[in-house]
Amino acid sequence: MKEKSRLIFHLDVNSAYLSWEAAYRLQQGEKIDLREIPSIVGGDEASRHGIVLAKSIPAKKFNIITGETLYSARQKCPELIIAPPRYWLYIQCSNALTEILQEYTPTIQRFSVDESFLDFTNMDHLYPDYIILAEELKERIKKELGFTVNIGISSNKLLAKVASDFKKPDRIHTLFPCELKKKMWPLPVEDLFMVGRATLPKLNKLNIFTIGDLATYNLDLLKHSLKSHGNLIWNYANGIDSSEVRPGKHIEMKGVGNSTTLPFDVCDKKEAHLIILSLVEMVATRLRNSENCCSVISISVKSCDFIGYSHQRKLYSPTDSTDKITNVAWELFDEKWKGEPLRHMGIHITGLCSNEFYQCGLFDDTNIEKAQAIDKTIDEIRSRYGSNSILRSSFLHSGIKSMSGGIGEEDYPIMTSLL
DNA sequence: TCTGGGGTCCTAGGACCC
DNA sequence: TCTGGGGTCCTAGGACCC
Repeated sequence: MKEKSRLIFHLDVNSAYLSWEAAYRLQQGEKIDLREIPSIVGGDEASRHGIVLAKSIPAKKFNIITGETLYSARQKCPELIIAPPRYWLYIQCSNALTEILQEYTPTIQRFSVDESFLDFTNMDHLYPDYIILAEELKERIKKELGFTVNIGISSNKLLAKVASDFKKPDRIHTLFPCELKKKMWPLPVEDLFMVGRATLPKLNKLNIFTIGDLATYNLDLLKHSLKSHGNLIWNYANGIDSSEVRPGKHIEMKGVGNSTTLPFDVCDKKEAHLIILSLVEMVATRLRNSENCCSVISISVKSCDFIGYSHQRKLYSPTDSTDKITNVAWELFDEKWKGEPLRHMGIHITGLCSNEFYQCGLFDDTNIEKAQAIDKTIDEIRSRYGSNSILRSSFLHSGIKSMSGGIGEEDYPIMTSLL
């Protein structure tokens, strides 16, 4: 049986955070469009979050790259305009975009806050010309929401994604298998999805410099040096990808984590425990919102000299209790920490499973039930009145936020998982 | 005034079991 | 009385993405 050819769009917001910031400022009456001058969205240096989160196209001309320090970005371009991030705005923009997309097809996969895959397979009766469809989408977004997007079109997700990364902004590109050799093979191999900074030097050592070099390389030799990752990127270089566009509700969550870079080095165990508690408050709330329990708890730290390590433990029975997770996290921390000053701390929970067995009271333990009732009540108060509406007394006068990670700075109802 | 935070997947080594 | 081997689970770390 012949495989039916699919029609996939990949839609990518151009310089998302910066575009959204620019559109918002124009709407607020500001005269300057950040997109037209060297500008970036960047974190707060005083609290040690000073990196570039997004850049304008003029800023890119100064070789400013996402992730570099603001200090270094300013050196490259002294007149650079730096805008602080407004995460609530970006989530609103992302949601507004998704609402428009949903009018066109139900098969949408939000790949990140600013990227989506859309499946238009077998919809030619509605949209006989996919270029006209893409034009309509692009123009509607520009007119109604005030920002531009790139749309990549192909018969699978990988090629659609590569296509959307071609010339920017405000463009539509196709990359069908028949166009591979002409449009994709001449590109540098690091432009391929899943070829990152560790893989690039390994490929270069094998004399692979373009995507075409990779596509035509001997697969067995490649697998020998790069294991299964070699297989993956070789397929990608040849345009092979059969993954489905999966709408959000069909994707199960694998883990939940929050971490934070602290405004000052932490050297005191009590303080460290309080930060762990504030992270667990966020992680555990998100866990309960997802109606899951976890069976693995992991802490991670990074010292002020940027050396980090992690420590994890599997539990005998899954839990969603803030108290229980906190106690295990404290134990894990105490087992590993040698007293070095810490700049970063994080909590991750994995081994998720449905909480339904706990909810129906299979385990008739009054302590567990009581703890669950408390967690549930606190969750409800916070979702109604904001995350700071109720907090543990240990945080009073501590100078440490009662919940950290996630959306963070502003005080507004907790956002459940983005996707 | 240095260097974020949210994820997923894979691998390697050791423990343990048969 | 001289070093099996297959399998699973657990942990730590690293790769990649946005």
